[in-house]
Amino acid sequence: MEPALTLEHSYHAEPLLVIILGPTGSGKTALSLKLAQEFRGEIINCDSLAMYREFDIGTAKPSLAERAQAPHHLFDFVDPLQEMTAGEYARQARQVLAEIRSRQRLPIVVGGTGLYLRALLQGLFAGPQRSEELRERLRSRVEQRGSGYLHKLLRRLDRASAEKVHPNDAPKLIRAIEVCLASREKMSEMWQRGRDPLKGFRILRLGLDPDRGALYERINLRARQMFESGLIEETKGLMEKYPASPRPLMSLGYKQAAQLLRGELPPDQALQAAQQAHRNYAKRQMTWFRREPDVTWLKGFGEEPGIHREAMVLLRTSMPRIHADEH
RNA sequence: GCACAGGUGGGUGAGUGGUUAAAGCCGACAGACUGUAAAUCUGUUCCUCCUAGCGAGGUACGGAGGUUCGAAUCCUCCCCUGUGCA
Repeated sequence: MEPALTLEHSYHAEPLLVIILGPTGSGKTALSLKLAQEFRGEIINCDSLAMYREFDIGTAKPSLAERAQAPHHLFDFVDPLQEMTAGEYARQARQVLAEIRSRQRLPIVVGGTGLYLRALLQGLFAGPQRSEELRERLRSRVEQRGSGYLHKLLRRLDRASAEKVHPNDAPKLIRAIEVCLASREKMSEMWQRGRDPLKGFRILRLGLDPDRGALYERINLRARQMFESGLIEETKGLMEKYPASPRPLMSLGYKQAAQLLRGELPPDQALQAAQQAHRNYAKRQMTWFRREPDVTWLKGFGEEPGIHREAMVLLRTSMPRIHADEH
């Protein structure tokens, strides 16, 4: 209808940023590799556990062979004893995005950690970083005075925030209190000043949404394969190297493998517990991603050729300039 | 065959005459999430209807009868499961 406008629009179009999201086991890696190959893409991890070094089998990271197919970023860059945060991730990912843009390659963010993705795209509010001492003090108060204590405290500091957090949700109450005390300002007021969204990209969000039953089957199978092909040994090594049980050792699969190794669960029950945990996690991810704005949902697994075709069509129509370059 | 023990909602498991459609836990489903997020937390969970309420009706504790104003709970018979003895 208005070719001039379309041309103008595409000429000035900001570079495209592709996001691949979906629950664990939905085939994000497979789809990302396909798209990276087809569109000269570079993959950026957005999975909070795949960032940790030495946690390989249980996190279902792409293999070295897979990573050779396209540049991969933000895998294996966090030490197991280090604590990663959404804010730190967002900073680093934005840095990587800037580099990819300067190379004129297509950035593809892949991952299942909803909060990190939101931190990257929408940004976080300008709040203070965490304070371990304060958190420790608050946690000990909870033990003495009960769980309602934090909520009452927050109500005094910042009533609006207190109303948004359930009295039983200690971690979120602690963060809100921490923000109020450290900044000497109400968290709810800081929120009103907004976030710092990512700028300079047109964003295409592709969400993988396979059939629930099929997904659960796949998750069960994958968890079994992890247990049978090295997860237990990997966990054993990590437990010996890091006796303090850093956070990633408490995560899906590792936690149950550790229980098995400590003799707290028989092998079959440990496996079942791990499968259960993965399924529950997948469900929580779907709850999060359903709220993510502007997601184009693909009804299937990321390995399916039909899904590849759908995704490729969506990419081509979203990136006229790159398409022209590609001949 | 005899003797015990037991059969409860998707699972487990309380309940041993009356606010019990039946605790708790698990699962399932749905939701929340602004620096621990593979974390943490919330709600719903027999069926039907509506004026959507601590609303109305229906069905329900292996089966069939019975006792009782009233039964998952007591009695009788039958079926099934586990353990012990033959």
